[in-house]
Amino acid sequence: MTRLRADAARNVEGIRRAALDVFRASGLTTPLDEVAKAAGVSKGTIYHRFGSRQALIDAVVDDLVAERLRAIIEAVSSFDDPRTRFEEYLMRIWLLQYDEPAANDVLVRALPDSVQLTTLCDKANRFGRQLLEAAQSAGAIRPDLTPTDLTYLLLERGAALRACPEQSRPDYTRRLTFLLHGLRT
Amino acid sequence: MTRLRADAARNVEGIRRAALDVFRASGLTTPLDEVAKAAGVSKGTIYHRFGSRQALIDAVVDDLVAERLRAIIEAVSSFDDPRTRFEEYLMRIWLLQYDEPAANDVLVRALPDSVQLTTLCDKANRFGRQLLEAAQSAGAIRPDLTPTDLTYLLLERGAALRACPEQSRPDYTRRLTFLLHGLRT
DNA sequence: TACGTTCTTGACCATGGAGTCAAGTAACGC
DNA sequence: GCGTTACTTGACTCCATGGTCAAGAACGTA
Repeated sequence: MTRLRADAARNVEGIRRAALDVFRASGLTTPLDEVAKAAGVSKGTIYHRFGSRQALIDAVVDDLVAERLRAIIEAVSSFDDPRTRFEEYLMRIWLLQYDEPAANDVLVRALPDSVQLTTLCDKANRFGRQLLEAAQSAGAIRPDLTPTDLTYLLLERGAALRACPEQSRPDYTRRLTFLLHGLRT
Repeated sequence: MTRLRADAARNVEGIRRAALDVFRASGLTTPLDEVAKAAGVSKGTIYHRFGSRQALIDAVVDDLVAERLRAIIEAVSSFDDPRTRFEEYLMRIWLLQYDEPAANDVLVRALPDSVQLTTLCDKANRFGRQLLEAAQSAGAIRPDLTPTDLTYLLLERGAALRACPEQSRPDYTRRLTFLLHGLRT
């Protein structure tokens, strides 16, 4: 793989930037034409530089989501109470899904073929399961909530958000507290 | 509007039947070509007989859903306890959504232009709100659950089901009990 | 049976998105 | 500056879906 020519390198950067903006605003399912337009480049160039839609997404998804996920994991870890840890984790992921349609698409696995994406998703999942187990051992969360249930809590939220994106953040949050409440012992 | 010719009448019936089967199995968003194939007729005939996709749906949605909804309303009404009434209502609607993708599409308003559909949907909604109010007056359901929340509970379930249709009925039911549990006082 | 009317057909148009490629353009090395 | 080679373009194909219509088929009545 030889070095890119100057204009090509410039374009790669421009496309990355545009993809970040566009995906951030409208989710990972946005047509590539819009990314191309935002980057001031033709669709063909995107394919030449990145190879496929998937590859472009893989190239930006880390910047788009990984940092936010890491921050959540870190912030949540600092809580003492196992129940608080678990509930804060859930709530923050849910809010991330609300705030970033793209993050939502990642969690929902709207693009099932991407390795990057799956990795990210699995990582969060594993962390959540640990929290769940701890909270259950402490007797704070109902013992019949399974790890699979946890996955569904996130997946379903994603689907729900895609279907009803117009709800206000406070309303959204309030409804989620009901949901959390139902998970307690 | 003069009487239909024999073959035309036969076709209308066949199309209705096929639409019922196909929509029942795969929801209201199934391409009309499949209905046409199932009816042994060309797509054009459907349009000639019914005018539009909407009109075809309107022509079968009643048989598809109305009866089920009526049955739920009736069955639920016979319970004494306001909380039981409310919770049974929710649970049965949720199960209807699970059992019948088409019913789900109705509730989710996948086809927003249909009068029939909207009517049906509103009717169920109004009934649910009454139950909610009664249950709240009896102190059995948390008072900060609004009628809008109730709408979202159904809407979201629909979206969630479309996204994850592979879950088993027992699992689905179990998860819903968690949700219900969170709505209590 | 014959003929006018009703009905059906399937090829056709339109839309919108993914992905491709021959031909034109511009950077880089000399 | 000039030729080579990398790069970009946008028009193209393909696919799926909703919807239309002129021409041919079927009905049913006289």
